[in-house]
Amino acid sequence: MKALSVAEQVELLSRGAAEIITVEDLEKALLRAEKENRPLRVKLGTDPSAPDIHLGHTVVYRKLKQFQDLGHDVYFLIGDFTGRIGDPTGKSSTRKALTKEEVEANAQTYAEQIFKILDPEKTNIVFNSKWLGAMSFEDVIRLASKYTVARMLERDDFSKRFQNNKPISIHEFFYPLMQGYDSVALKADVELGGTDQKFNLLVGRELQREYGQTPQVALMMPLLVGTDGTQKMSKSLGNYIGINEKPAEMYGKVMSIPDELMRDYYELVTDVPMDEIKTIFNNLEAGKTHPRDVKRRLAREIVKLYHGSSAAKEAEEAFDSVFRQGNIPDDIPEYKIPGSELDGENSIWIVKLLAAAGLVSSNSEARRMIKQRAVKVDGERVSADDEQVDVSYQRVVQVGKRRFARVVADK
RNA sequence: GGAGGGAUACCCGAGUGGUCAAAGGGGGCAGACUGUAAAUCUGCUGGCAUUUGCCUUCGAAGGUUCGAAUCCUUCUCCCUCCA
Repeated sequence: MKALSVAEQVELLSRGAAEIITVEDLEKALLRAEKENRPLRVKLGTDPSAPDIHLGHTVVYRKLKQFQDLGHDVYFLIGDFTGRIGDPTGKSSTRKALTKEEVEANAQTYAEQIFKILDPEKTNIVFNSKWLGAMSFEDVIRLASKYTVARMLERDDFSKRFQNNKPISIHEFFYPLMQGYDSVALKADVELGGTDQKFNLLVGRELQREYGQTPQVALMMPLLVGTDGTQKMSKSLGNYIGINEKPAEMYGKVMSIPDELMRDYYELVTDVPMDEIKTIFNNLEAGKTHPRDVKRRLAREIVKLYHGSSAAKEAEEAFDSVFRQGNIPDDIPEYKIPGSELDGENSIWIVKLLAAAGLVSSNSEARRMIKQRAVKVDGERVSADDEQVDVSYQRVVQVGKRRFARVVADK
């Protein structure tokens, strides 16, 4: 992996990047590293709350990995101190302080997940409480003196709120300062972040200059749009694809993204080389390939990264079987109906059955689903909500395309 | 410290005495179509009830009324302006 020229490194590192401040600085840093035979110190800061990593996070982790592969030092910073103070986004809810044990536990969980992408040997996990917690009030004032209110108000979020007379807590000004100081403490040469981190990354540059260091390169990656096709991927919006998800689930979710997102996904969360990606999409635009096949490949590539290629292949076969051919999946939950639920000797009312098997959340929903012609028993559509189902033998019940259960009387 | 505005279903948001289980949008789910859990179109979206019935819901608790999301009282929380 050695022996890549600076120009080649820059090209590689630029893949998918939304903005690099500045490319010249990056070149200089790489040259310096090469000349002094000293790897770059690359920093990524993260929130200490319980991690559940999804593809959105991986965009920037994968960029870190590229730096590692090029031989640079990676610092994965867990903002345990920052996280203890409060909420930086101006939302009203104050974050509860995490205990030391919780931080430890979260760090552990982080490690397990990020090492699916990063090389554990080459990753330094650091906590900012180490230096921020050691600062005296005097140190804090000194730090604060290095930045002005006017410059703080350059941040979009702050200036908007200021203009609209919305509250800005004093402590919120400290978030960028703390994060920036992290760069000083780590002597970072490069800091990665999402585009939403731009302001903070720039403050880092400023502070490093103030503390007599060479300002870090700020490398910003785009925020990955979630499966809904409009908002950034996040767990709370439910539009995410988790890296711990089962292959079939992961494959299906990728297949559900709008076509327009495919290119970003290829570029940001797969290892498919850039020139190949270009070919794929040239062919797509020229009508030479089918969009579905482009998406299938994408789904395979992503599943492969986290579960291996045989799992990816299986996931694809299962997907085709269920959604293209309308077959029943192999592994579907089984529900044994207790005798007390049965209406007759061996039969149960369809509405009750759907609810009992957990395929719907209420009897009313069961009725609705039947009315909408969404319910099938052994592949046969249920047309009325007063049917009795014979469950003396095993039946396959289906609601919609994705909800299945095997049911049988428990005797 | 003073003045005012607001809290409606998963979210946003209309509704100011009955026709309100509550407009509209978003989201979600389903159906059709298809190229896939894309796109598009259509429908559904509190619960119970094996068919037009009942129950619960409009920040909380009381009250007025034949009848309240709508009026009154108290309480809780949020926001804005002035100082």
